[in-house]
Amino acid sequence: MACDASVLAEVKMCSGNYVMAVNDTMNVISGKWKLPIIGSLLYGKKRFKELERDIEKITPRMLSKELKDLEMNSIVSRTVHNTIPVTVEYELTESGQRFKAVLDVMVEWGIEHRRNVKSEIMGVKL
Amino acid sequence: MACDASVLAEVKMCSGNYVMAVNDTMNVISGKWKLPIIGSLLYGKKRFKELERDIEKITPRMLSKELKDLEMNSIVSRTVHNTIPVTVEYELTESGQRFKAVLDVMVEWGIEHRRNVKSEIMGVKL
DNA sequence: TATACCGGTATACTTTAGTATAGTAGTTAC
DNA sequence: GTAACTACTATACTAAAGTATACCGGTATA
Repeated sequence: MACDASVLAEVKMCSGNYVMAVNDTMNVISGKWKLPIIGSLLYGKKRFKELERDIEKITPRMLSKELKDLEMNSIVSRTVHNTIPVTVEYELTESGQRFKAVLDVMVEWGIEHRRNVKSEIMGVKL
Repeated sequence: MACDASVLAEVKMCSGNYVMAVNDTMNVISGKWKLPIIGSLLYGKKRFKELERDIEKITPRMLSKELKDLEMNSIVSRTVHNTIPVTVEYELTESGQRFKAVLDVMVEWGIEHRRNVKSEIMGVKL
């Protein structure tokens, strides 16, 4: 029987890999600013200052730090163009773009969940 | 045009809801222990001490705190049975169980990502 | 020469998250 | 009566995450 993470009964057998994969994913979204950065880059490549302007209230220190994390984890690529002055472009890698699938499911669940909780509070059976 | 979170072009229109839904989901998994707890409860209802034993190194303080958070967010339900002594059972709500879909996509992405990064490091084109 | 843009870094601080350790009230078994 | 189980809570602490503020070297513009 192959290790298929989508089958609950098999999780026990493959729990090491399952947990490892979830942790990998969690690392990508850990911290206050990673999702805003990824979200911003979903619209296309951006320069440092563009990101700084796009993402409200982020400080250059945090932007720099989070971009480094994302680059290390191969979510974002950094390209230096030797224009004068130098320009630096940040872009989602293929993995980074595929991450949108995770976001989509999170959104789906979030919307459903909110619907459920609301109807529960209002005592309504949908 | 309806607000469909899965279509990137529409995100701008509906970005408020999109962001809100992602935040809802993030709240569920924020913190070191929420996923271990949810993971443990995927196998069925558990009592406090069972969870404490299942989840390595968690302290009762954190377990209690995280369970309260999860209960407040309608991910987990708490039932007191008036046996002697009282037993308390924690169980995933419907929303909590549906959350497995999010975990599955996270696992899928995590595995794919790891494959990509590894082949990149080894200079292999799959 | 002064001002502003670029892509950041340095230092010091606050705030939040998590840990360690002990203790609670009630019940049961020896 | 004493030890052990249940489901927790309280207090005090440490560690991690994030913020505020200022600054860097380089270039271009007025």
